[in-house]
Amino acid sequence: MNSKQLTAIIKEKILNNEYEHMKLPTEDMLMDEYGVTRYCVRKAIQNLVNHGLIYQVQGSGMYIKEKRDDCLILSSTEGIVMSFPNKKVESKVLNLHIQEADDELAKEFKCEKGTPIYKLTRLRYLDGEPFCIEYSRYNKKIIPYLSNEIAEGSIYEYIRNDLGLSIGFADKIILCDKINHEQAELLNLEENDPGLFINDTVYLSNGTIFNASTVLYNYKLTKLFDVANLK
Amino acid sequence: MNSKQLTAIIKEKILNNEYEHMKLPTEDMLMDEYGVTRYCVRKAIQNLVNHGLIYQVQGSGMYIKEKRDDCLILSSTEGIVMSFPNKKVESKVLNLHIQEADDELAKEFKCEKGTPIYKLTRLRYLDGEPFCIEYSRYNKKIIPYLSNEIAEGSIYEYIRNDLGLSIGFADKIILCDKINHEQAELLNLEENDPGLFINDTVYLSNGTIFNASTVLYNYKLTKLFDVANLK
DNA sequence: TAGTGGTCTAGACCACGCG
DNA sequence: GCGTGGTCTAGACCACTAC
Repeated sequence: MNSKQLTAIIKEKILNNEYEHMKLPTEDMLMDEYGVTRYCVRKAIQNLVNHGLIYQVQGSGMYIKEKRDDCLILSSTEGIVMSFPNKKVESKVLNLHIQEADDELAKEFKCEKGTPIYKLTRLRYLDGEPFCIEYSRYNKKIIPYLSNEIAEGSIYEYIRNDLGLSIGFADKIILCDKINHEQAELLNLEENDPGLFINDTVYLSNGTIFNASTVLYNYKLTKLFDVANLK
Repeated sequence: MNSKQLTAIIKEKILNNEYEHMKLPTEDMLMDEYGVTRYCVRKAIQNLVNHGLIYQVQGSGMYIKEKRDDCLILSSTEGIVMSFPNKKVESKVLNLHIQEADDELAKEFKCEKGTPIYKLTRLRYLDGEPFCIEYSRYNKKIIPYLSNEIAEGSIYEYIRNDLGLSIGFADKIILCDKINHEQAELLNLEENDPGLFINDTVYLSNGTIFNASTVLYNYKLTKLFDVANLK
């Protein structure tokens, strides 16, 4: 039993309401139950805190938070598919082509000018409703092959499972702006309506940037969730 | 030397460009330099990663990220004042009164109906420009006294330093919507322009909710920054 | 292969809440 | 005062990068 497995086990128990009084067992009890040291327990707990599932109070215990099943979780693993496990996610490819990196793309990917870059635009649906437009760029030196077929599904699963790459972290910039006519049409909104934009720069575990994207979310359907540590 | 102090020292050195090649010393070197164990070093490093200042690559080292001095940092300590150290922050109190908690407020604060709640509206300026409108609520059972004078300054410093309370964490919900006529006037924008809204629920370290707020940011002036861990 | 960060063990003491 | 989470030490081994 390692901390990753333990995280998954406790998370499952929380989601199935298997703990009473919205409270987790004490660290000592978890150590006994799973035969691991305190380091391991606390590591698992830390993951759950970062995912916004629980909070800790020194001297008192660990408490389960109320579920937020209407939000995209910003700072943890979950993509759209994981954040809304009960909803159907579909993706329609609007455009997919390869382009050599100009100055701007080279800077964005910290790569050499001329490096081939996949440019992909997708319209993504949640339970049949247009949810977001994704303008995405992939470094072809790292992601050697992309197709319409792959892009209709989960690209990240393809990268992890089929290409065997390990994804590390993403820098995210969130902002708000007016949307244009074309975007409004795609999202069933009006021109100059608000749009929620997230710019991601995504790194592999080895520190290289493989993906950059701008995602425009339908403001009527989207809430983001995050936990700030203020200690 | 504890991990908190170490965090501050390394952070200062990063901001002053005292490390070469955008790279931190190895963990072993930091252990030697500051006479602490690896736990302590890694704890400090973890804080810096969470603040979005550095990233780690196993087998390679710890790298300093490019500065983002135009963003509000979502998931760490910084308020407006800390995020923009070079800019002047001013606050104008638009309204301050006490109200007994109705069902909605009681639910929001997980307190009893009838509990006195401070309701505060502030317009906040950044270098003289109207930056956000803050609609804030404080549980008077926990924050017994608020005044216009206090609200013109930093309320959180007052709570920490003068009331001696320890702030724990905040749940944040981010969304985007059209702003109304009154809000547009205050922010020098147009009615139905986009607005970036953040709803905060803020907890003390002991787990009680002392503050809830809705902040409307000027979409032309505001970007948020966050780091997502995808491992 | 050497060096670096990632995980884990075993144990100690501290700070805070709660009764 | 007891039980709980928070910090820290000391040491081992593993996984990955870089050469």
